[in-house]
Amino acid sequence: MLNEFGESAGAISVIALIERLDSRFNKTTIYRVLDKLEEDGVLHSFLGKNGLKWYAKCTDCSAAGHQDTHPHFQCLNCGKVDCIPVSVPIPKIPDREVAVSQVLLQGTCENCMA
Amino acid sequence: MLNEFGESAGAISVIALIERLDSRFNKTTIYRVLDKLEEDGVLHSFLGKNGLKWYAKCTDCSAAGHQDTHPHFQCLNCGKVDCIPVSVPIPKIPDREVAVSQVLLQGTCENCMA
DNA sequence: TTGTTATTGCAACCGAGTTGCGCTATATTT
DNA sequence: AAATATAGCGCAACTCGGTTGCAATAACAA
Repeated sequence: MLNEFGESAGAISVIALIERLDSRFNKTTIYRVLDKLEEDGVLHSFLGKNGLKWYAKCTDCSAAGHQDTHPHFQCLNCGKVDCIPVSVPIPKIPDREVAVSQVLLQGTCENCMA
Repeated sequence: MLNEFGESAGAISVIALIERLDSRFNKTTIYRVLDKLEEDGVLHSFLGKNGLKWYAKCTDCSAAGHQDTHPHFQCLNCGKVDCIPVSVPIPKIPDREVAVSQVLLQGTCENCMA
C-alpha cells in the first residue's frame, strides 16, 4: 500500500486511495492500515478542503511522535495536495497552550497557473 | 439567530446551533441561513476538529469579500473554539499562488489550564 | 493437531451535510 | 379584495465519508 505514495511530497486522500485499491483491499482495511501507519510514524494525516482526510509520507517522525508541522497546499483548480517544506511561525497566544497547529493553504498550483 | 453568537470572539459549531435552535428552526433552515449570513459578510466559517463546520462573527467583512484571516483556536479538553486576533505570517510559497490560508490551533484553553 | 492471536471482508450502521418538493407566509399586480 | 408571483421554511429522504460488530480466514505457537 505504501507504494501508492511514491517518493514525492504529494498527499493522497483516503477516498482516492480507496478507489485505487478497491479491487485489492476493502475500505475498512484501508482505514485500519492507514491508522496504524500513522501511529507508527510512517504517514501523517490532515484535513483538506471540505474536511476530507489526506495522508502523506513523514520525513522525520517515529512512533514516539510526529514532527510534521509544515503547511499543506491544496490547489483549488485540480485538487492536488502537497506538503510544503517551510515552517510557519505561530505566534504565542496569551492564556492558551498550543499543542498542534494545522495550516492549510489553498490557491493555484504550478501546473494550473500556466 | 444572530443573538446566539453574542458579542464575544467565540465560535459556534453548526451542530451546537442546531441543538440549541432545534425547537425553533429546522436543520435545513439553519444551514441555509448560515450560508446566507456568510455570503453577506456577517459570519465567517471554518473547519474545526474532525472537519466539523464552525461559524463566528466577522469584524471587518462585507458581501464584497472576507478579510478574516486570523487563526482559530480549539481547546482539546472542553472543545471550545475562539477566534484569535493575531496575524499569522504566511511565507511565500514558490510556484504557487495562495488565495486562502486556514490556521487551526489546538491545545488547552485558559479555563482548562487551571 | 489443537488452540490462540492477528488480518481481512462484509454488511450494517452513524452522523454531518444536501436536495427535492410541497406548504405557507409575504409581497406584487390587476 | 382577489389573483398571482416570490421568498422562506419544514419535512423526509438521500448522499457519502467514516465507523463498528462480527464472522471467516490466515498466520503463528504449543
